[in-house]
Amino acid sequence: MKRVLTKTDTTPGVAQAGALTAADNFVDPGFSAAVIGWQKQHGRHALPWQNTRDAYRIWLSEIMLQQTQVTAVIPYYQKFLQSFPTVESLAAAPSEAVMSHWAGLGYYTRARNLHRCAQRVTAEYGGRFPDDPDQLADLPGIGRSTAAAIAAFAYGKRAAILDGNVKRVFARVFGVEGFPGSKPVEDLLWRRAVALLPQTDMESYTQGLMDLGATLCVRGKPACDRCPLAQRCVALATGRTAELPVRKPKKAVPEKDTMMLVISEGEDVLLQQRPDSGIWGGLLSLPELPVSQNAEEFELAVDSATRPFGTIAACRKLQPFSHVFTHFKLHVSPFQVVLKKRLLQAAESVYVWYPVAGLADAPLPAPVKKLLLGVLRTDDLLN
DNA sequence: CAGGCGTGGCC
DNA sequence: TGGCCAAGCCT
Repeated sequence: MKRVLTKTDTTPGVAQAGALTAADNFVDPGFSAAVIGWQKQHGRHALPWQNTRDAYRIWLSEIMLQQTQVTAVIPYYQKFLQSFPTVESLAAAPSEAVMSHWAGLGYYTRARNLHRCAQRVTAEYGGRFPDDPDQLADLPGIGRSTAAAIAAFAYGKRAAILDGNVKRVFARVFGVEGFPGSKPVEDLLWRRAVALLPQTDMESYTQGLMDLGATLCVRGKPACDRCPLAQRCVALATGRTAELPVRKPKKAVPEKDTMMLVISEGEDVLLQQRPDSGIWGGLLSLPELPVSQNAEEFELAVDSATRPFGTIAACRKLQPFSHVFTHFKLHVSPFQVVLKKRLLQAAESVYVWYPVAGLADAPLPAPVKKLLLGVLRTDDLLN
């Protein structure tokens, strides 16, 4: 394979992110030729928005296809074109009509931007979409990648796209480590996308990149045996097609600590009604204390928390446990207190003395019920 | 610039 | 079955 050395990129952020690979400083002239040749023979040619140079239709499809799959777009696209056959008709339509045609497609900002964009194209460009990617990208709802796609498909302009499909293809072919959504890696991919552009056949090349990602270089099981880039694919050569592109890092789940008090007297345990909203809303649970910094603070806190309910006879630390919620992880340090004398409480209190024998059927959070049933046995409380 | 934005399909 | 993902853009 013949490769041409190009100007070295020395952007520090990229190097620090570890996104540079050995291939990053090379441009492969056979790359675009392989994509173009494959597209002409094996790519998609019959999608509803293909085989036209009508920038309006191409623009409409590109907006609908943002973060949305082809099969979901097709019926919307056809109905939309029937109702709004030209950019002028769309611009003149009431916004409710536009929104109702979009309903179900999701990301409704796209629909509002679509309408605004149609009005600007009508007013500022006489109803003809500009062919300059920068001018296109200045319009609402059109970013760098969509602008390039419109310019390439409608006008044959030489501009680079970088959507999810292209990111996946590039990440694999060039063995790009790092999450493609991160700034340094995305910057790297944009530079490669620009450097790889062919001098001609922009329509086939652009569509070819999309089709490769959509039909062969799919996330699950890429059809590398049919891929025109297989011979130059780093991921295939190193057996890393399953690892590339690197997945979006899951954001760390926040963790919280709390202390739960298991306060009992006789055959009853002290429970607390939780607020209707929030975690375990409306359930009964145990009284809680913030986790103490030291033993003194801890004793003071327990003492002041239990005093309203009676006199302490004995206490002990129980086995801590954790509970995972959707959006955070809760570490629970339970502490048991046995009272020898119970004081009265106001009737409207959120606290309730609950018979231990009835805990199995009590409206308690599962981990709390499990804790109580494991800790409180009636025979322990009678002595 | 990381997060928000909708929905349907996949395993 | 629910977490992940899909032709990004805007703030």
